[in-house]
This record gives sequence, structure tokens and C-alpha cells, in this order.
Amino acid sequence: MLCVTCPNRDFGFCGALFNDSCEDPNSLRRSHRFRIAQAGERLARRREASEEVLVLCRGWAFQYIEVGDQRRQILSFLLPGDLFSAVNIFERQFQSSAMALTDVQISCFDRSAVRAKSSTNALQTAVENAFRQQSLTSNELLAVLGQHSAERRIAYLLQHLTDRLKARNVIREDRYAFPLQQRHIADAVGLTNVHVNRVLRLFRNRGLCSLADGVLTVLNPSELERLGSLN
Amino acid sequence: MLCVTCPNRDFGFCGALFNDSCEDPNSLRRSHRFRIAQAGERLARRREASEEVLVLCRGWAFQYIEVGDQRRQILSFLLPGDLFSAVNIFERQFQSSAMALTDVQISCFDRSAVRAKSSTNALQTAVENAFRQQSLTSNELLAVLGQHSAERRIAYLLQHLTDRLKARNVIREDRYAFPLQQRHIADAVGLTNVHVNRVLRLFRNRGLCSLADGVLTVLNPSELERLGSLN
DNA sequence: CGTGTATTTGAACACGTTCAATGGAGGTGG
DNA sequence: CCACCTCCATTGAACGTGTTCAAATACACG
Repeated sequence: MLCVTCPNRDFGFCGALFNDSCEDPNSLRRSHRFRIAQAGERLARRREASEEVLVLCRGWAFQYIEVGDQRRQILSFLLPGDLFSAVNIFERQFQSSAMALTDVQISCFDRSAVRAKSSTNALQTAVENAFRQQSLTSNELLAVLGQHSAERRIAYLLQHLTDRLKARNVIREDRYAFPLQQRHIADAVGLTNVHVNRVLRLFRNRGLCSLADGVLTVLNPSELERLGSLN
Repeated sequence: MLCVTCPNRDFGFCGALFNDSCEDPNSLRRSHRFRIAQAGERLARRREASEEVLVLCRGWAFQYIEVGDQRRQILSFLLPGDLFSAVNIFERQFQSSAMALTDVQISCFDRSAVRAKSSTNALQTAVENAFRQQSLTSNELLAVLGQHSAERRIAYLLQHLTDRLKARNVIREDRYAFPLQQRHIADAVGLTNVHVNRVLRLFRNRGLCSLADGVLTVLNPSELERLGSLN
């Protein structure tokens, strides 16, 4: 897939980057490369240095921190068009690892080229928005992890992700392609996969929502939202 | 206390702001005011709009999100010189509430004046550093809340705060002025004050550290660090 | 001295974990 | 084509960490 046909071209980080480069689109293209990766492949490693700024073009990925030997905390899920952690625009080291959840395509921009453009208005606001969003979601997740029960944590995550999906695509009848496995949900909200399974069963039995075969079906949107919202 | 004698003048956000204003220090002073508040006073309210950017000059404060009716998640503790959430440099609404932990003094800068300076080099890197730090600490806290036991959560918080205190002041013999009450620790690491009390007793009995009367005494620094570090 | 707030301790409880076993879907090689 | 393997979802039972409720102590302040 090339940028010319990219559905994310019109908004977000890439959009600002390319639109600002109308003067000289080739200079940007020279400092840009694609990368393809399979589901489960590691895309970035915490503390590792890189001269590139990464954007997810296609597929799903997630950012995480490894803790201890067998555990990890998922910090955020990345959807097409999403910038990998915004701090990497001016920091060489990754603050978190990243892994492909499905097969993915990534855009890698030279950081120097990005920074050169970063004085332009459109890119500046794109960066600001990325920070705002990142800060907002990690604050919310902190509140959820620190103060909420398993049910509410999981409901929050589902609600949060479907909200983001709805903003991108037109969704019909509350069914979403949803590649998270139960262990990913568990790693994101600080529970075990076993308990996530039980809560999902509960949700299914209550007619709230059901997750199977990579598809999330929301049966009772208003109730899920009530359960998953912070206040 | 005036900025001229401020010990934080030389580093951090205020430092960059004032040093960049050598050309015209008065223009900045005109868009700046002090605010004094007592312990327990609310300094900012989530979702509320403000035209000011806040910096803590003196005392301790914390940022938090109210959840439900009686609970709150503390997102971060603020020490003298700290910028209140960095996103407020370009966002009018507060993403989190803030409260004074001790009596405090705050500097309030007009956002427009800050943004006008934000193209200067020193301020830009100061803002970048604020974001880097904020992102780093909230990622770490997420991992701690999601993956660690009560003991490790509390050890992490103590370790994290003493590290920051050490960076600011010269500390003798591992004793720190430490105004957090047990409920603040509880609200920060997602436990109840009752359980925080038990864990602190355990730490005391083990000769790890002891917290009493607003003073934290670290008895076994290396063991506390081992327990409180992520990997 | 009385009131209010923070700390401390105990006992019962509950939510979520751990361990273990089963079943199903997809992939591979004989 | 079937046997075998692996990975994931599912379920049960026992366990444990942290919560909840309640009461006692300590301390500051008017």
C-alpha cells in the first residue's frame, strides 16, 4: 500500500506531514521507508535507540513494557494512522516496546526530516494532538487500573477501542473486527487471561457483548458504555 | 517568594522561560502572577478551562482524577519547579484536577505569552523534557499498577519520589521531608489506606524504611530500590 | 477538655489468581 | 486421511492478596 492511496492521508500525523510538504514532496519521500511485519513480530524495543519516527499504516499493534520475565503491561493499542509514542519525535530511545497484533505495515520517517518540518503549523498541531491524546488515554487508564473492578476495566477497554474504531470507519450494527486475544485484554487491564475469560462469559450471558473469532459484537451499547465510562 | 530568589530559577520550565526573556523580562512579568494556597485546597479542576499555565514554586501538590464519588486516582506528585500537566501549554482544559498537599505557592503564566516564547530553543527543549518525563512516569506507573503487588507498588512510589528529591536537594543520611499521608499513597498506587498501613508496618519491621510525622527514613536503600524497581 | 482527623489493629469477606484439566481449531507430517 | 502438535478458549476448585467493616489509639487544635 502506498501513501497516495492511504485512507489516513487526510488526517492525523501523516496527513500533516505530507500536506506540509507540498512545496517539496520528494524531500520527504527520500527520508521515508515502509516496513512490513507479521503478527507477533516485535516492532520496537524499549530503551533501544532509533533515528526513525514510526507510524502504523495498516493492521493493529500495541505498545507495552515487559515486567519481570513473563509479564507485560500493554500501554496502548495502535490503529492505522496512529503515531507510535509521540515522544519519539524528539527522543532517540523508545520508552516502550511495540509488537504487531496482526500483520502490519509501518511508515518509518527520519526523525531529522520530521523535526525539520516541525515548525510548520499543521505538523505542530498534529504533534500537540498526539500528546494530548496520549496523555488523556494514559491518565484514564491509570484511573481504571487503580480504582476499578475487573468488569469495569474490561468494559472500559472495549468501549475505548470501539469509540476509536467508530471515529475511523462507518460501522454498521455494532460489529467490529477485533483482533485482540483474551491475553491481550488481560495484559492491558492488569488481569489474568483466565479471569478475562470469566468476565467475558458474564458479559455474554448478560447480553452485553460477545467476543469470538476476532469479531466483537456489542449487543447492548448503552449498558456497555455505562459500565465502561469513568464517571 | 519572588522569582529572583527562586532556587528553581536555573533549571526546568521557569528557568527556560525567564532566561529566554532576557531581551524583555518585563513583558513576561506582566503576564505572570503568583497564587498562594493552603494544604488541601483545590488548584485546578478537571475539564475546567483556564488561560494560564501553572508551575509549582513552593510546597507539594498532586494531580488526580476523581472517580465515582469517594475515590480518586492520583496521577503524579508535583515538587517545586514542576510544571502542571504539560498538555496545558496548548490545551485550555485541564485533563486532571490538582490539589495542594502542603501550603503552596504557584506561578500562573498567561498561555498566550508562553506560546509566544515557545519557538525559542530553550523553552522548546524544556517543553519536550516535560513531555518526556510525564510520559515516562505515567508509563511506569501503569506497569506498576497493572502488574505488581502491593509491596512493590508502595516501594516503587517511595523510590520514585526519593529519587526526585535527591535530584533536587542534597540529602544527608536518607531522611526526607515527606508530606504524603497514607491515603495519598493509597490513592496513588490503587490500594486502600488500611492496606498501605499494613505494608508500611511490614517495611518498618523488616528494617526497610519508616514513614512517620512527615518524615521518610530509608533504612535499607539498596533493598528498597531492588523491591521498587521495575526490572 | 472535647472534637475531629489520621493511624493502627483485628476479623470476616470477596475478588481475582493459581493450578490443573478439557475441548476445539488450525497446521504439519507420516 | 489420520495422528499429532500447538495455541487458545473454557471451566472447576483451592487459594491468597487486598478489601471492608469496625473499633481503638494517638495526636492536633480550638
